Amino acid sequence: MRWSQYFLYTLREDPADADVISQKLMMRAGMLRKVAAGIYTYLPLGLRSTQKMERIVREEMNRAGAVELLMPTIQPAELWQESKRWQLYGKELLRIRDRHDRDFVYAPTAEEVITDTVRDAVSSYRQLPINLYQIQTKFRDEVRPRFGLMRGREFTMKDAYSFHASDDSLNETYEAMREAYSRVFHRCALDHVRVEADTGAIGGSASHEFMVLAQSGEDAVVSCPNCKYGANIEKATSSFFMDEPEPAPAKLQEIHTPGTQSIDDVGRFLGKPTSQLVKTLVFDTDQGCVMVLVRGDREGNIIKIKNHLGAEWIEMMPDSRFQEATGGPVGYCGPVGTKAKRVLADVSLKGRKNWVVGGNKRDTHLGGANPGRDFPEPEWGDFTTVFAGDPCPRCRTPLEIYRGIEVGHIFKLGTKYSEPMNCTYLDEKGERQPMIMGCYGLGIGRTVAAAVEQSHDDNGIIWPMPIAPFEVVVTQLGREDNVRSTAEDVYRKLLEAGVDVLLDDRDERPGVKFKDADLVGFPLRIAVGAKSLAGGQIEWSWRRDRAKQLGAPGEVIARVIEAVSVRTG
RNA sequence: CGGGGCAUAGCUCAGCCUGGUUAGAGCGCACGGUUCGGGACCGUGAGGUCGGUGGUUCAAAUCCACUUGCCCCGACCA
Repeated sequence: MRWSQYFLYTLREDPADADVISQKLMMRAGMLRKVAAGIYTYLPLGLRSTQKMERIVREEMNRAGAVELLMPTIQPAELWQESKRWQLYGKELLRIRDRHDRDFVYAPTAEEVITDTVRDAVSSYRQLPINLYQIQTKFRDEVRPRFGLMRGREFTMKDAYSFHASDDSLNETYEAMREAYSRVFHRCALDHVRVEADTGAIGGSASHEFMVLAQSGEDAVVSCPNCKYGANIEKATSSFFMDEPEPAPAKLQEIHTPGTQSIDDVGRFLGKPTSQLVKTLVFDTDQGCVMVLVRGDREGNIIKIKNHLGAEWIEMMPDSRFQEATGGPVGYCGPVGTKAKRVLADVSLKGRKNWVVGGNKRDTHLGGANPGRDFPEPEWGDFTTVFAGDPCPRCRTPLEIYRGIEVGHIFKLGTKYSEPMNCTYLDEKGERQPMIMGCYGLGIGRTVAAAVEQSHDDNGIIWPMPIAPFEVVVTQLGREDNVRSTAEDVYRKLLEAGVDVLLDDRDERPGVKFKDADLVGFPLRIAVGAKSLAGGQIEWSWRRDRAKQLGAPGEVIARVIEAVSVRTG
């Protein structure tokens, strides 16, 4: 491709509404254009990178035995009503209506349609297992889209769905997908980790996330530097527990604590570290008011609490309803005499005696409160978020916390969709069974953006070879006949060798061309100019270190072809 | 959904507080000239419903109300 005939225009300045590096650089490099909040045009250069990403994903999915198909983005409401997600999904689900007033959704994922497809076609265990995938545009009406391709509303995702007659079969496919994902990210040269994850709205029994480590990541990942333990912060546990000796049970007594609404206030007032106090969190859920007791210096984990309760929805109790729901004022609430429907307590409090808790009365706390004596024994469980330094649940090594971008997520769904949607088969005994399912998502655009987050410098993007829009740019410096004909010749020979090469034949000054080449981030650059050509040489360099090497055209061409083939794999 | 901010040339932004000639700059674009290995310089020029609607006023980019879009913080989130 010749730059002069291509559609590639760079921006000198950062766009005003870009907020992360990958978005700024991709917009400046002429890869991406914002059309509306969270909705982008992939310009030709951006399209090339995402298509390369897609090709890698296809190769690895096919290698792992998955079969590609393509499902519609617009899906009838009936299917979503069957799975109950029409009601459960909330506002992220974009609902649209056609001219006949029939309800549809712009699909954020495709469990319903694939299940519908498979239940029609498959009726015997002999036809299983099946693993189907697509690479398709999805839409999620995010409350607050941001970070460019990393959290768009419209996005491209590879989603795969597998169907099985046994857990063993599901596990086998799950492993194959896990392996395929690792290969994909490895091929893109992405520094990533695989961690245990919460299953969230998709549901199911087990799930893992693939995270690309990056400062700008939206998720926190807990990882053990010693054993291989890794988990999303929402899910991570530690073997943290109280091991200080506790005195004998004391008498329950009121303490006057005026103006101490926060746990820090109480600690300061009583002259005790917050770790010796008990923090009370109150949630409003579909099961009524729930109180959660945690150690004063720990943070509650709403996902763990929601999962323990089996709740459909949960949120912090609004101040307006607080008094009515708990029987006490905000800031002084506690388990003794509370009106909350259920009381949970974090394991970090297990075995502790003489709690300091809110008194459910203005300016009043209680000391010497003991579970089982002064208030009913709470439901015990792990309800707090892991902190850096907590001991690993497997090997007790202090845990570390990193930020990461979730680029893939795989789930063991079980029969969550096959049962309500009646996707069944006949087993060897002729008995009807629901199929056991798995699903496997991989964000295409997000992975490309993650690569940029992980690989750039002050001058622009540094593309990993496999997803670079072009592998090589040939920069023609000047219009002298020999410069032009040499650049042309180099360009043609690279093309013939199957190299993805862009010839910068624009009528621009050298500085402009170099700056653009750095910004766009072509992994390799060949510069053809009158200076070096006078000595019969041209120059080539890697974008990563920009160290210039000179050689005769034939030699440089050979070395570049070799470099491309090695790096592409 | 709560709180805050922004909307002026293709892009990045001044001007608004304190209303008053033909609304500005840099970059980009066009033309001419000098340049030509790391975003050159000089000159000339094109380019604007000042997001929209309504109001106040002799007069509105500027003040007021409403509205739309976008951004940030929070809540939320396969």
